Order: sequence, then C-alpha cells, then structure tokens
Amino acid sequence: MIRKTKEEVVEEFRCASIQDAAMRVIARKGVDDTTIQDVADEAGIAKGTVYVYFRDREELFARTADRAFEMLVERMDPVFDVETSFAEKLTNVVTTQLRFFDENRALFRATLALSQRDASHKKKSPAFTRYSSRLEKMFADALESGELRPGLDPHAVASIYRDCARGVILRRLENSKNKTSPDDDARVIVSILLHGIQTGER
Amino acid sequence: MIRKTKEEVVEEFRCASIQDAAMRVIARKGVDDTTIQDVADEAGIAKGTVYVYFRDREELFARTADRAFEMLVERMDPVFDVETSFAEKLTNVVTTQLRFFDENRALFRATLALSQRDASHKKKSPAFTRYSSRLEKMFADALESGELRPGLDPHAVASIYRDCARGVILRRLENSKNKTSPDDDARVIVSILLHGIQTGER
Amino acid sequence: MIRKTKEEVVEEFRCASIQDAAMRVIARKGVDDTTIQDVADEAGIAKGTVYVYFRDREELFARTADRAFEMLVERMDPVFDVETSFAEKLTNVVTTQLRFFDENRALFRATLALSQRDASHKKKSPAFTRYSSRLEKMFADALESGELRPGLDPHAVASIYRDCARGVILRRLENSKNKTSPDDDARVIVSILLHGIQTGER
Amino acid sequence: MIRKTKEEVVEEFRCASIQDAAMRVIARKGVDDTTIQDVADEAGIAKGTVYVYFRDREELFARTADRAFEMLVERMDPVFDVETSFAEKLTNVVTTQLRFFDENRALFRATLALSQRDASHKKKSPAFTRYSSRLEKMFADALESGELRPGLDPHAVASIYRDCARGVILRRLENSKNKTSPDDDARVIVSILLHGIQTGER
DNA sequence: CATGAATGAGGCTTCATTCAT
DNA sequence: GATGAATGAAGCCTCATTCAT
Repeated sequence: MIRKTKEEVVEEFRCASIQDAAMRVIARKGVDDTTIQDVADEAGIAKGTVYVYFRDREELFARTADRAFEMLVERMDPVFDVETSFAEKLTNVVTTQLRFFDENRALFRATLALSQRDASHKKKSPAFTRYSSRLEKMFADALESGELRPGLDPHAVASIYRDCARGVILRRLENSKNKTSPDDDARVIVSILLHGIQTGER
Repeated sequence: MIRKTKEEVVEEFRCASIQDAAMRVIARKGVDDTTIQDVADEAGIAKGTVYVYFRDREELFARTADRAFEMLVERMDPVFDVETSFAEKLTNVVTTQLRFFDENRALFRATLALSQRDASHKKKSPAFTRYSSRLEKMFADALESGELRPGLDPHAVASIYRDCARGVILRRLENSKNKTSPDDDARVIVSILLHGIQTGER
Repeated sequence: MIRKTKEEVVEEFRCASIQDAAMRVIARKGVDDTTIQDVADEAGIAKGTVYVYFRDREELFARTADRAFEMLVERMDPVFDVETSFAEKLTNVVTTQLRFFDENRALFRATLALSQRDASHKKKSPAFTRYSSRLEKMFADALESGELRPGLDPHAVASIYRDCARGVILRRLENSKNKTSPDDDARVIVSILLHGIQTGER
Repeated sequence: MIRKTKEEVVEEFRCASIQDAAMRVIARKGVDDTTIQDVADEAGIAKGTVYVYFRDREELFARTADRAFEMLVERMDPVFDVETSFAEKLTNVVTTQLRFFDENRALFRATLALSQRDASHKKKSPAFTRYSSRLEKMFADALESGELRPGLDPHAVASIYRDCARGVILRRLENSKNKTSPDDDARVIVSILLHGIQTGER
C-alpha cells in the first residue's frame, strides 16, 4: 500500500513537472508551435519519457490546461470563501486574479492559449468548471441577498465578468510596460460592472 | 487602361475568393490546422495558384484577417453613422454585430482565430483599427455629450465593450441551438454596460 | 523569300538575346539555380516566350552552351590562322584565351557551368568540337614540323592543354583581385608546357 | 566511458554509411539531381533519419565532400611519405591517384561534383587542404633539392598538376572502355610535366 | 522506467511547363 | 507570336509517435 502510494507520488510529480514545462514553453511559443521535444527539453527529460506519462500530444495539452486552471482556482478559492459584501468580494476576486496573472504571465498565456485552442474542451476541464461555478455562485448569492439587480441571470453575469477579466489581463500582458497597477485596473472593471448590476446603482 | 483595370479586377476577385475559401476552412478547422491545400481545395484551384496571389502562408492569413474585419466594418459603418442618442446607438451597434456574426458564423470563427493567433497583428489590420476607432469615438462623443459617466476612459470602455461582445458572440456560436435571439443577448449586454457607464444610471 | 529571311533573322535575334540572358544569369547563380523565370526576367520577356524559341529547359541550356563556345571560337579562330612558329602560336592562343575570359568572366562561368553540368554534352557542342579540333591541329602541325617532341599524341596534348587553361582561368576568376596579368599567367603555362618543370630542360 | 564511446562509434558509422550512400548517388546523378530521398533509399534508411545526423542538405553534402577527400588523402599519404627522387615520387603520386579513382569511379565523380559545386567550399575542406599542401610540399622540396627548375612557383605547379590529373581522370571515366592502363596515362602526364612538349627537351 | 534513434506522414514552397487570350 | 495565370509534381524539412535497449 505504502509502496503504491509512493509510486503514485512520483508519477504525479513527474506529470506535474512535465505540465509545468509545457506551460512555460506554451507561454513562449504558443500551443501550436510547441513541440514535444520543446517540452521534454524544458523539463530536462527525454522525448520518449513524455509518452510514459501522457498518451499523446493531445492528452498532454488537455491535462496541462487542467493544471493551469487548478493553480488559478487554488489561489482564488480562499477569496471566494471570505464572507463579506458582494461589492467587496467582487473587488477582491478581480484584484486577486489580476495580481495572480501579473505574477504568472506565462501561466496566463498558457491558460489562454490552451483554453482558446479548443473551446469545447474548456468546459471539460474540472478546474475551470469549479472556477466558473464559484464565480456564478457569488453572483447568485448576491442576487438572493438583493445586492444584484433583479432580473439578471447570474450565469450570464459570470460569463460577462470572465470576458472582461480575460480582456483586461490580456491587455496588461501585451503592454509589457505595466503602467497601471493591477488594483487600478481592477477598480475600473468593478466600477463598470458594479454600477451596472447593483440594485439602485452608483 | 481598360485592360489594366480589367486585370486588376480579376486579380482582386481571385484574391477575394481565395481569402473567402480560407475563412471557411479556418472556421471549420482553426488557423493552425488549415493547410494551403485545404484552402486551395475549398477555392477549387490548385495549390500552386495560391502562391500566385499570396507570397506565403503568413501573408495569406494576414490578408484574410484584414478582409474578415473589412466585412465587419462595412456592415457596422452605417450604424455608427446614424445620428441618435448614445444608448440607442450602442444598442444598434451590439445588435448589428450579433446579427452579423449570427449570419456569418464562419466569418466570426475566422476573425477570432486570426485575431488571436497573433495579438500584435490585430492592431496592424487597417480594418480592425477602423472598427476600433469608430467604437472609441462613439464613447468619446457620449462622454462629451454627457451621456457617459465622467471619469471613464473611452478607450478602456471600448476595450471592455469588445471583450463583452466577443464573449457573447463566441457563446452564441458554441450553443449551436440558438435558444436566445441576438436581440435579447444584445439587450443584456447593453443593459449591463449602459447602466454602469451612463450618468445617473438606470 | 525575303519575308522568310526576315523572320529567321528575328527568330535568331530572339534566340540569341535569350541565350545571352541565360549566360548572364548562369554566371551569377550557376546552372541549377537558374530558373526559366530568371532568364525571362533578364531578357525582359515573358516566361512563356522562352518556350516559343526553346522546346524546354534542357534545350535552352544546351544551345546556350553552344553559343558560349561559339563566341570563344570566334575570337580564337584568327589566332589559330596566323602562320608562325609553334611556340609563338601557343603563346598567342593561351594569351588570347586568358584575355577573352578576363573580359567576359560571366561567359566563362557560364561556359564552365554548362560544360561540366553534362560531360557527355560537351562533345556534342559543334563550337566546342571546332575549338578542340583547331587546338589539336595546332599540335599535329607542330609534330609534323618537328617542333613537338616525337612520340606525343596531339590529342592527348590538346586535352592536357585544355585542362591547364581551364584551371588557370578558373583560378583567375576566383581571385577577384587579379594580381597577375593574363600575359604573365600565359607565360607560366607556356613555359611549363613547352619545357617541363624538371631542371636541366631549359 | 565505454558507453559514450560506443554511441560515438555508432554515430560515426551511421554518418559514414549515409555519406557513402550519398557519394554513390551523386556519382550516378550529380549533386543537384540527388535528393535526400535518393540518399536515404541508397542507405536503406528513412528520409527523416538523414536529418538525425545532418542538419540539412547543405551540411550533408559538405561533409560528404570532406569524407571523399579524406579517403583520397588516406590513400595518397603513404606515397607522399616515401623518400625517393622527385621524378619517381611524382610518378608514384600520379599512378596512385589514377589507380585509386579507377577503383572508385563513383568516389571521383562525387569528389568532382562536390568540389566544383562550390569552389569556395573546396578550400575549406580539411582533407582537400591536406592533399593540396602535401602536393605543394613535394614541389617545394624538389625546388630546394634542385630537382625543380628554378624560378617556378611550387604553388602554381601544384595547381597545374591538379588540373592535369583532374582532366585525365575525368577522361578515363568518360571512356568506360578503358583501353589505356592507368600506368600509361600516368607516364604521359609525368613526361609532359617533367620534360615539356617541345622538341629538344629530352 | 527512461531513453533517443528511427520512422514516415504531411506541410510549405518552388518551378518547369501548358494553354487560353 | 507573346503573354502570364494556372497547374501539380517534386523537393526539403519537421515532428508526433514508436520501440529496442
């Protein structure tokens, strides 16, 4: 039993380091220009070893996308858990997300590249689903507590929030010279979103 | 003189039909999985003929992206030109855009795939630039006329608008079974956006 | 009749200008890297026109090689015709050849490239055959007049002479900075050929 | 250590067998008509394998030329080393070279094709350089020992020797029906080189 | 398990040649 | 005749995947 677990741990560690290598390369070169050899080199292993842990290229990238979202979720989860007003929680969520990707540009590039490569896959990623449902729940709670304007669909709002966040992060990435702080950018999003969706507005 | 014009017309027509074929294939398979042979087959010409009109793969896709945006701009321009209130114009813009891509799913997929393939290229596309500047001008005008909440940056608002529109269109595409009408979706975006950015709100 | 002749003249002129263009391009790029388009561009005509005058690539280059040799022969013929001693004639031949190719580097490059491309073709070229036979005759005459060492085969001597000349010309071409005059180089060849390299042989 | 050596040996063996295959094909078809597929087929391997050992077509041919010269040098070196009179050594050199290429017609064709393909590369080939310098040294030594006519430049003489040898070998190759023995041909070259062609010079 | 040599399908591009105008 | 757009065969090279060590 212990032996089994030990092997599993090693296996997981190997997988993770390969996925991390994949993310770094993808961030640099994009998904389609990333070869298995690139990933193997980045991970410091042989090309064939990648195939020990992943059936094929497809599975490697799918599971790498999962892992990327898992890392985001891990960071966001505590923020979602804090009990506070809707407005404050939203601000925290945005700020956390912007800061996270500011610190992990490569991760975002990889996440973006991987999620857009195959739109239908995005939904299959467990981590992305978790992230989405927490987001949606936040809006649903706000609706229930009267902090969200009645008539709005939490699901639609969550989608639009994701659209905005994605766009802002992408733009922050493109402007290598980050003139604006993540907090300032977060404030803009929150301001626009909030005053549109909050009861009584402003 | 007439001869020259005639040849130019033929050349343009050929280019256009190849670009259109490229868009259709890209919509089906994505940019990176689209081969020159695919495009040639779709256009009903020989592979070599593509190289008569385009230097290489790169130029074909770049100019195809331009063309895709041009078609969008052509449709949107009249809407931007109508003199009306900001709220109404915004509604018209969103609605037109959603309808346009509803009718040309392939075009949007191509537009999306091409614009995201190379973020730095997006800005270089003359048609995209035109679209963006018209959008921005709409918000700038609204700011001046007092219809846009003071303190907001028209450029930032335009960016966020594009993020939202992009997301909604993408989601409409993914749900092949279009349950919601483009007008309904447009209303949601406008509602959320407008009441956040308009003076006095609601 | 006159009309016919006129047309023939035009045809010959066209052929010649295409061949000349081919020589210039071949001198720059080598035979195998020279495309029909290159030749047409150099000649200032359309690609298809080349095929009006030459069946295919092969014929173009074969006839171009002929023409190159013809130009050499045209220059050499008078030198062969002069009645003088063998030693003096040989000197004149070498000197003339070196000077000719010094003035027409492109021509030599083309000649070389074309003749070496297909060793079996070289013999078929009428102009090359004429050049060779005049050379051989010069040695045969010298043998008869007792100026050439008995026992030597005029054909073999002509071959060796050609080998030496070819080598010297090639080396002159490689050293763009022509330090040595063609006459000096000619003197060296003539000296070695006439008297050999061993001490005691004058 | 042993393992490393083993791998290196295998690598060298592979490279060599690919180069040998390349020489055989080049001898048949010429450099420019030789495709990577031809070489792979001749070597009995897959096309892609060639690229495991050689970066590209260019490197394959460059290194193949090197190898061809190396084989020549390997055979000639002992002949250069023998201490004997200049006349005898020269005879041995020519004879050995003629015999070698008589036995390895393909090798000579390849050598010729490869060396003429790119005149500037010929000088860079280490093996060719070695061959040339040994040749030149032979003449320089003869000059010093008084066996070479004073006033002659050993470098120029070596060049002319190479020109003659090249021509003779080429002609032997063209006449598949070798009527003359290599020794007879060698004698002619040596005779002409040593004593010249003019009467009165022995 | 780890490795990396070997494979061969497949993509991009060039270019000789044809043919309708 | 002259043209040059169209063609498609063919070459180079890459890379996902396999497999013997």
